Amino acid sequence: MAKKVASGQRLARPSDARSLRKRRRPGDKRDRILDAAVRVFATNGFHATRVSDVAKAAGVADGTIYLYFRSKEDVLISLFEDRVESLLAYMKSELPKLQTAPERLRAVISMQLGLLEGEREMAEIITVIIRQSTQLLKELAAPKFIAYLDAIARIVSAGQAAGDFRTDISPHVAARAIFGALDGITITWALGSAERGALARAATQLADVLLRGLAP
Amino acid sequence: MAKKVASGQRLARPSDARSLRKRRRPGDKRDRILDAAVRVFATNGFHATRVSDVAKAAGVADGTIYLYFRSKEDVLISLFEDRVESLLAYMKSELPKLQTAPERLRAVISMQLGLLEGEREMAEIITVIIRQSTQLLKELAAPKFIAYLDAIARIVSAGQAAGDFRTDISPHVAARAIFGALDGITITWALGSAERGALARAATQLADVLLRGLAP
Amino acid sequence: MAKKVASGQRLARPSDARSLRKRRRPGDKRDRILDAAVRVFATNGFHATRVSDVAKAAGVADGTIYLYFRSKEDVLISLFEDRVESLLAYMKSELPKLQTAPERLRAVISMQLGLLEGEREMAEIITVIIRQSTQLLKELAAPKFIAYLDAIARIVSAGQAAGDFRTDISPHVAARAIFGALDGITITWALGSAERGALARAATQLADVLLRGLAP
Amino acid sequence: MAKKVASGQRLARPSDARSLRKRRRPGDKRDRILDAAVRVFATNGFHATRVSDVAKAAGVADGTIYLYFRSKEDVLISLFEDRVESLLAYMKSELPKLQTAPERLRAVISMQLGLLEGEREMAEIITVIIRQSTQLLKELAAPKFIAYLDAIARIVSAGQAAGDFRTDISPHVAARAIFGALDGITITWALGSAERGALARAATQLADVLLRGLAP
DNA sequence: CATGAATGAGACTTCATTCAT
DNA sequence: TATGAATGAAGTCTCATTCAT
Repeated sequence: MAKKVASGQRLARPSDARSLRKRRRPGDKRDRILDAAVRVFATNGFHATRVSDVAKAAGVADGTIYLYFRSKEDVLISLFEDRVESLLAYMKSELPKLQTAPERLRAVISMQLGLLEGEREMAEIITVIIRQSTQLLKELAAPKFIAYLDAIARIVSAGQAAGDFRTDISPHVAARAIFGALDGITITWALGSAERGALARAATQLADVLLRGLAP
Repeated sequence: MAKKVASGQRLARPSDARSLRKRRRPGDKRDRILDAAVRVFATNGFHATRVSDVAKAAGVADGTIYLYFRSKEDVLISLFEDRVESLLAYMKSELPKLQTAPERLRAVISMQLGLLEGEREMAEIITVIIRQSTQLLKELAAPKFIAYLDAIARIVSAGQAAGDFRTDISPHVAARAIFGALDGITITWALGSAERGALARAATQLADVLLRGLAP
Repeated sequence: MAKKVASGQRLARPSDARSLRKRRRPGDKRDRILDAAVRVFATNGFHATRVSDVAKAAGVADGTIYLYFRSKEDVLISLFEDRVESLLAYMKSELPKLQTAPERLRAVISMQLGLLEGEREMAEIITVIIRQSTQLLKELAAPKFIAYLDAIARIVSAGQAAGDFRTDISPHVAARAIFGALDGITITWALGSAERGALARAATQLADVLLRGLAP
Repeated sequence: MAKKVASGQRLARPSDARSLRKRRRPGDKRDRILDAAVRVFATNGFHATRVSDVAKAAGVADGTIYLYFRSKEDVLISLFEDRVESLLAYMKSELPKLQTAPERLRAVISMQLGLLEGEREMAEIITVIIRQSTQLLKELAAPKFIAYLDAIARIVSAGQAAGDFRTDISPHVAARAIFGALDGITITWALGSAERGALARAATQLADVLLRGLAP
């Protein structure tokens, strides 16, 4: 038996050094698996997806997945961490270039919807994950999510200090409402009813409503 | 998963015919099961919940559940239909009593958050369900959800016609944003970070922002 | 997922109260499984035996095994505990009826070989188990085994005190040698080369050698 | 289990042809692998040991093992054959130097226990292997084992012919009892309860008992 | 109607073995 | 020869569903 679970640290990637060389795709096999996972998880949902579905979509054998991830759930977690991480990184590098809080808020709105428009599947996954209830997921996903909300809350807070936003609104409530509004727009879109480009228009309208609503 | 009987129509509800009889609750077994299901689904998530968990929580035998529902998924669907149905019914009967669109919108906001505050568990389920992705669920849940959004959109639309709301915003976008904002506030609360009563304050603030944002 | 392992205590047996009633065998289903397990484990070895083999041999479905045992290993452990327990019980009730240590030693020899002759398969399992190396098994099996050896050692010790056995031999060494000698005879027999009745003759010869060897 | 190639003959040993070359040990890779295998098999048991564990312990790549052995089981078999072979060879060369059967029997006893004391791990493996039950192993291991027992039986038989041993005991039964007694002492020791040097004392005592028991 | 023991399909995961480098 | 990433067969175990009582 000896289920020697090498628990603790993330799995090492076999041969980090020989990167892109062979067939099919430029990316590493780990990335191929993650890319495939986004697709199938989004299409069928996490629970309805079998590991073998991910493997097939990635063009690898079932067992290969376990060379890069500890479990099916670990694939989902990695997905979440990778993507939200990059969203946060993007915010950290781009937002400071803008001067005022309203400008930044508009940017966040476009960004979140833009991310989703580009990766509708990832969008579904991100918003679903934080509602999935295994304790493990909650523990891992929640902090990232909170970090994202806090980043928005800080923009609101800064705007209030600069006199750009009314001060009778809690920055945290505002942040959640903003995130939720974006998410609400996304989800209906993800459910299938919206045509291409609709998100961009929605983003503008939403920004208009929120900024006017937040004006002092 | 085992033995998915591809049967067809909804089951008749044995409870319809001989209402309240036993002890415990006014409703009959079917209701006991649904009540139990809300609790355990919300606590553990749909997939992590076993039929036997629901049975135990409802105080019935595993097999009994199959006298009232065709499958575990059917329990979830019934739950969703019953509750959203009653929410829609409530909207249909109460909103007309209010005169203006802004008033009605405030009412919807309080109602949605109020529903959630009263039934946090049901709240989690409703928002999670529409993101659970078996095709069956999507097909069944989406229409109800859309109906709810449409009800909100009609309020916005009426408000625009009455000159209470700006007209450069799509009622549908507005509806989705409103729903999402509410949901966004709810979910953080559901994730555990907010104290009791916070939802009420958040509702007021949110209504302020949205109404001012939507003002002509 | 929710692998709710009800760890800790032994599993309850479904409906202890309705014992023997229906088809196939008098014994309980748990016993049917244990009986089948002895056979297939002995024939194929523990690791080479699939749970489904045990199930098939017991005439139950695979899943049924998990209603009575926590795992495949738990079946083996239960087997071991049940049988050695009964051997120890037998010793405790029968040996006191004999007067002298030599008589008792002869009885033990006949008993151990008799048990094996009657249950060749169980014999293989008992002797194999204490050499299998999962920590769990060692921890569970060793104490029972030691208890058995100690029972033999006490006979030797008593014999020395009564002047029936030489005193320059450690009772514990003697016990182990006696057990081993019996086991050695058994194993060759189990390997297939001995005809029926050979064990009885071997028992007599062995007793002769050992008793003379141990004489003062 | 995967991919059991039903191939036929033993592999040639690459090491035969170009003996010691690299660092670490006098023997070549094949021997390094066998040495490593003794250690890990004894520590974790055969089934709980992964080929990669053996590889890691031997300091070679997983695939390398298959250059020297046809399968994991073949490693075990080779181990067994090598070691028992050398034990038999030792008996064949050393025993004839002794004059009487009793002397030889004492030598065998010391030898078997001595072998074990020197290589406790190998001891565990030898005694466990003959009880592991894949048919293949039984077929391969049993003959060697029988050969060893026969060698002991011949000593007894010769002793009977020379008038050193009583003749009412079957030499084969005696051989098995002797082997088993030794094994019984070893196993308790292997289970961890005895201190160093205990085996030597046990050997003397055992020899005393057996020789007196076998005396005419 | 109710029960709950039994069923068995199917999921996740492991790991012996292969083979391109 | 040596490597070790990749493979995929197969096993253990879970749990939705059934059905005899």
